[in-house]
Amino acid sequence: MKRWVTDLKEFRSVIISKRLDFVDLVLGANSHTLSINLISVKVGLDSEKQKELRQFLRSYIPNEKQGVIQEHEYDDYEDDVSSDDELTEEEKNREHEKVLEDKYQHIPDSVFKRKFLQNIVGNFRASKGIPRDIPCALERNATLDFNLKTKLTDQMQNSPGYKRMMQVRSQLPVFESKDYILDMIKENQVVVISGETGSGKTTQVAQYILDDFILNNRGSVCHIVCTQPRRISAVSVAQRVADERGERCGESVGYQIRLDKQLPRKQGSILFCTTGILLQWLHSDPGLSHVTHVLIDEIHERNMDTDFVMTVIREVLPQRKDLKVILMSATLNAEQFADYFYKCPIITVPGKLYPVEKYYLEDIISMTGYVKMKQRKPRPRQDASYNQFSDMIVPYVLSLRHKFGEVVIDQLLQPDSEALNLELYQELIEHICENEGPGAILVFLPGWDQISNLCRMLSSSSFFSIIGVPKQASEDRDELEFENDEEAEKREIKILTGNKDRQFLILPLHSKMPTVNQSQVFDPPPPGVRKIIISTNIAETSITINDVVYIIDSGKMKVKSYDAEKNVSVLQDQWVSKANAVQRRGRAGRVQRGKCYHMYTKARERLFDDFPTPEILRTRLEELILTIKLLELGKVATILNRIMDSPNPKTVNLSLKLLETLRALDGDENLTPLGFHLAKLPLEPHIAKMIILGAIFSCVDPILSLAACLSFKEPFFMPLGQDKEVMAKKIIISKGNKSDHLVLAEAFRLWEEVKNKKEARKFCWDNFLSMATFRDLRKLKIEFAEYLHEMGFLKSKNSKDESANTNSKNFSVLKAVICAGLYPNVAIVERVQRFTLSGKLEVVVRTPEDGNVKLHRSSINESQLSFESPYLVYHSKMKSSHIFLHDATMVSSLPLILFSHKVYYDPTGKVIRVNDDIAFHCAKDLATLVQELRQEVQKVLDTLVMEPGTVDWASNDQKTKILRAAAELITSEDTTQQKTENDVKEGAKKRK
DNA sequence: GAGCACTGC
Repeated sequence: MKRWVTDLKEFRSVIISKRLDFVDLVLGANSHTLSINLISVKVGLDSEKQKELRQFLRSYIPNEKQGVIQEHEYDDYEDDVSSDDELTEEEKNREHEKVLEDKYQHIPDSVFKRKFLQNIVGNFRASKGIPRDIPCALERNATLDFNLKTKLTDQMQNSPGYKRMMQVRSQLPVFESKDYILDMIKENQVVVISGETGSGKTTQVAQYILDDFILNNRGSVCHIVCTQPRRISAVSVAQRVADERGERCGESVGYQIRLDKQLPRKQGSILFCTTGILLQWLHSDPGLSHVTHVLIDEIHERNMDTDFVMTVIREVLPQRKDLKVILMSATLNAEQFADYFYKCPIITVPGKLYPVEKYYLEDIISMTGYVKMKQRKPRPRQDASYNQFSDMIVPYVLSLRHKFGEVVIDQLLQPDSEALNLELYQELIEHICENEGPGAILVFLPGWDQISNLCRMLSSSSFFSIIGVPKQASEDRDELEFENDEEAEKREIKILTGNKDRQFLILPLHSKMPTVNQSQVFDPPPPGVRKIIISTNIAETSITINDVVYIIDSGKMKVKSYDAEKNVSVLQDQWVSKANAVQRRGRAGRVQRGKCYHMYTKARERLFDDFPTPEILRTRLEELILTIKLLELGKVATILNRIMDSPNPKTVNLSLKLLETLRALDGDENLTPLGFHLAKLPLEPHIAKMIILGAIFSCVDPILSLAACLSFKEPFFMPLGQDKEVMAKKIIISKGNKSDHLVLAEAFRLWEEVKNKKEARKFCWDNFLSMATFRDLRKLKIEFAEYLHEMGFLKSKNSKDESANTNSKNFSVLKAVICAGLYPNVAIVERVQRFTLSGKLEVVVRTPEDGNVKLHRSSINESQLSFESPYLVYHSKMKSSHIFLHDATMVSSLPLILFSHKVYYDPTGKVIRVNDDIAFHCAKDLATLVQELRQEVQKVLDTLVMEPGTVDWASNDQKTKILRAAAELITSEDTTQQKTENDVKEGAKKRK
């Protein structure tokens, strides 16, 4: 990249706009050219002037960056600005860059401004396809090479433990391909390794590479990063590999996941991390310069992270010719990934599992002799799913006539034969218990409903009857000394039995149930007791239960997708993919032979997709777009088109539009200063905005509590069949605020008050809260506070610092900040109506975009009798059987007026309008005043975002005065605070 | 009139 500048002033502006994090100053031998980061400048200055220039450069670069200035003579720096065209293009670029810079001319110079400008100019340049050459940062170190080799060869020859491990390792199927794999990696920049569970690829391949480097005296120039989609696998694989090498994590093997790391040495090592961590590194090291090999595992899962990392890495490859990439996938469709990397080679390794016998619905109906009670025949629906049944399933069933009796065929021919029928599950479980050997049974069902129903059915069946509670305790229970056994029993999972010789432990497993962390699930049951685990997809990958021998696979799972036409998220049951079915089957046969019962016909399985729909096609894209912008990858559409499966352009446009509405992007897709902040925070943009406002409005701690809950998970458990009790506790914690968000913030505050005391456990137990979740959430809060501190919005890293919490006890201000973050997610309460039959009350709510929606049962507002203000802001809206708002906070008018995206006065109706659906009666004079206040507040917020700083709530400067005035008005206007004692009681009564 | 898949920074 060359450009010619002769005048010192212009030279200065060129430099200011450049990425000064990596300054590479090249002084041409003829003393006429200077090159800064590949931009050559023909200075035509004498040596004295050049010296001046260099001094200027140094003075401009922030102190901490001085170390990276490299200044060297370049003896053959030719003028290769060849054609006039290129020059013009460059000039055009320069002009455009200047436009970008001028736009923010009014902001005073600061580190933030420079970084921000650097980013948007970089984005612009990337969209022009301007490459950067990135060298590997690892330097050869002969001493280290020698030491590594000595240690390894010594271990190989002398350590009995290592030899024993080697014996085990050499039994893995991948071992036979070791040399071939190493050769292929040497010859190719990208290789796909495909193999099923048990092949050993995840634990072995990285070690083969490292050992090969070490044995060739090149250990110091090898640093392998292996990404895993889940935290648990990153840590457990690292520990396993360290074990195999006779070490602990932190030497040649380490891991890094969010909030936890055990890093290995920088050279001659393997790091296992989550894919998200690798993405974070790309922010500061876009060429992964400290890495020599990237292994991306489980790419067949098609997570957004792995898909996106593959895209970015494919862009990086031409700039990092020495970087090796190894993609690891399940066998089906490995070609798809190889094709994506320009037809790179595929190495296939076999898997190793104990055999798992497969049964399908036809076998199961036959073996159980199950006959469904004849109901009124449902009228066959003439839809796609029915057509599929009659076209594909019926012919298959008819072909089975020679094999199965008429009764079985008749069952299978009913159009709803493959519908989820829990009676059949019960029959099958009883059949297994009566006819098969010992071993745990794992049942995969799509969701809460089916799990709780099956548990209830089994509990009330005569085959299983309750005898008592198990001895093992839950993680939370463990820490609790029980005073009241009856209370304990109510929440525990029951052991069930038919007679004294046969006992059963029935365990529901769902991320929101308290069983997830229980040792009961993982440990072998007491002798004579059979475990029956009834689970969601969580047991497919995240939770591994070793003693499972029997799998019952419904073939269904809940899938969240995004309907771009209706602009709403959808959660619905779907048939699983072939890959899911294989994975579920593989959950048996880990330690011994197993059996898998698929509750669908064999013909149905042939209709399954090979893989789940890639996440990127099922989700909104705001966060991804911000990441693309932060990574300076250029135009969003261009990059998204290069992803293996490009998202729907309509989704892209809706996401871009929302980001513009949030004022995170300008009309040209450039990040705004606010967008730049939001992109750096590991949060959805709405919540990221909320925590920045929390800092500015001095109520950071409760807002961080809320942000952690919304972005990770709520600390409330949902024990089976106790939703009413949970709701009663939530309503007490809400203190009369009609806000699920304040319930979360308050629950957190209450826990933090007692967390180091003895009563913490009792507090959690009494309120259906999880200590384990709280501990994770607290780490998240600490991380958020560190980000805010680093960005300049907090004086201290401590979110509890008094100066950042002046308004933390002011619910009105909290709700206003929540409103500001969640806007434009506003719903309007129309009325509370009574159902004539049951007498139950229902809140009728609508949103401008969707029409009527419902409040979800888990919201405390679903049971409210009246609303002082008709406006509810919400975070999550999802369509299942209806469109549900899962959480909601009632807000009064002023927060909406102050923090919505625009307001205007409508003189005909004498209302101040936020949009077509939200308006407040208001005399003109008052409206003018309110609008002025809004303008002032927005101006303060804009300034604070562009020049990040903390607000001293006690000071008397202009900015603070305006914020304080706003907070005072918000508080006095919030009449909703005054009610409530009665409402609370009535609400609780209604629940009962 | 009738319920809440799962990851991750």
